[in-house]
Amino acid sequence: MDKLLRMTHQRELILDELRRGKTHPTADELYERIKKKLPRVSLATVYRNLEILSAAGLIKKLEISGRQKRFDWDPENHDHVYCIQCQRVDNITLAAPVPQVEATHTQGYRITGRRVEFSGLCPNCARQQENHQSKGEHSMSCPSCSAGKLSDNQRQVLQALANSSEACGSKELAAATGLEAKQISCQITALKNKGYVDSPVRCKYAITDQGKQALG
Amino acid sequence: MDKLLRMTHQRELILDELRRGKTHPTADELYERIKKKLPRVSLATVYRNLEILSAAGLIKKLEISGRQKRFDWDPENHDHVYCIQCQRVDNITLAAPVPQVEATHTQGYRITGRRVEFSGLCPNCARQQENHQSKGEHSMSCPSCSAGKLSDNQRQVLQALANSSEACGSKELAAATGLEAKQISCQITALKNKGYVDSPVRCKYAITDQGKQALG
DNA sequence: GCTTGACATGCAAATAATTCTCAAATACAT
DNA sequence: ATGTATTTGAGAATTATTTGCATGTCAAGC
Repeated sequence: MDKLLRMTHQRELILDELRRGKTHPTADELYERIKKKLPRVSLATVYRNLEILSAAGLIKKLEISGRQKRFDWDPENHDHVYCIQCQRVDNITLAAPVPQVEATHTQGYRITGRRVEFSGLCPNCARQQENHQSKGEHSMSCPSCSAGKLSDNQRQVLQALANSSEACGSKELAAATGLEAKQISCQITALKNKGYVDSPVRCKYAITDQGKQALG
Repeated sequence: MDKLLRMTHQRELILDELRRGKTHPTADELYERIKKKLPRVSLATVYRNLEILSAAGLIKKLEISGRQKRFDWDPENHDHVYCIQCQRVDNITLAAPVPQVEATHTQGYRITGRRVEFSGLCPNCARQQENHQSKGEHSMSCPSCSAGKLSDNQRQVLQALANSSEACGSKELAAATGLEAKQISCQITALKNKGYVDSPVRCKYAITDQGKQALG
């Protein structure tokens, strides 16, 4: 019934690139790599072919933990670990096979598949986290700690604080920025979370060194 | 450190609705249910609160099989089955616990979590599939078989086939529809997949009864 | 009793990942 | 070589989820 799989240039490249890498890349990581050899490929083609190849059993699609799908050059059944920080995926071997489900508890399901995943910190991320804690660093370079950029309103408030030599209350800030009073406290909260503002005295706010840097 | 969780009306409703149901609903299923009691809630609020409640350990977020997240009223650690057809999720009990990973094969990961999922057909879908095969039905009511609606071009081609008393080749179809010859084969393929067209003789196509119905 | 700060909410718009549509290009069997 | 079927590229569309912002609520402090 089924015809032989037609081997197009792009299909071949995708399969080849996946097998060569021996990692568990996402569709777009693979797309970036393929593009170097074949600049006109479309991301859709990569998705389509990964789908087709995994339907044909030549590779395996990994649907791990609600994030991006990843693809495995090895279609044999085996289990995986993934890093909760950087999402990297690796193979893992169990000491013994996973037991069958108890027949009385399958709820009438006709079971056809099984997946076991472990999660944790990969060596790199584990090391990084240790350094982090011991030095008490919270730098911009840590993706999980710096929430990133300022909104327009936040920038305005932060600028106003930078201009003032001492800590301000929210009324002064409202006057200085022209924003509504209610608005101010939201922005302050956000800025505090980012570490750009602190409150030396109750109800008074000041810009931090980090905040000054962020204003650039 | 951590403050007590503030119990707002909507938060309470969400938790309550989840616990009452004893199913494993998605955020938007829950949203639909909540809306009946509190018509002005926002979907974002439901998402936000599910996130907060699961961070607080009162419920559990399930990230199964690359699809929509589902939420579990029971935060205790237990495993799940899901239906590959209707995506329904149920609890499942293993005959014995999953073995630890072999220390030499953790690849240096510091493992903190484990997830076991089974997949298969739920009782409803299994029954449906049996009927389906034995009666040879491929009706519109089966979500996995009917890909749905016609594009404009497909409708045109299908109409042309309906007008002809016998099977046509693609040149005739091109002439009848005014579409380019190259276009025809694409449309035919799509129509065949949907079961609206078949090919009694190589390179000749005819409309099926289903196809006639689809034209309406 | 009024103000403030922390936290929540509704709404709209943004984002991320993936899938679909259609015309044009390719591959393959003949 | 030719005709048909399959595949591609480009971009639009979809789906699931998250974010920004204005506004609202509530308890604690003056």
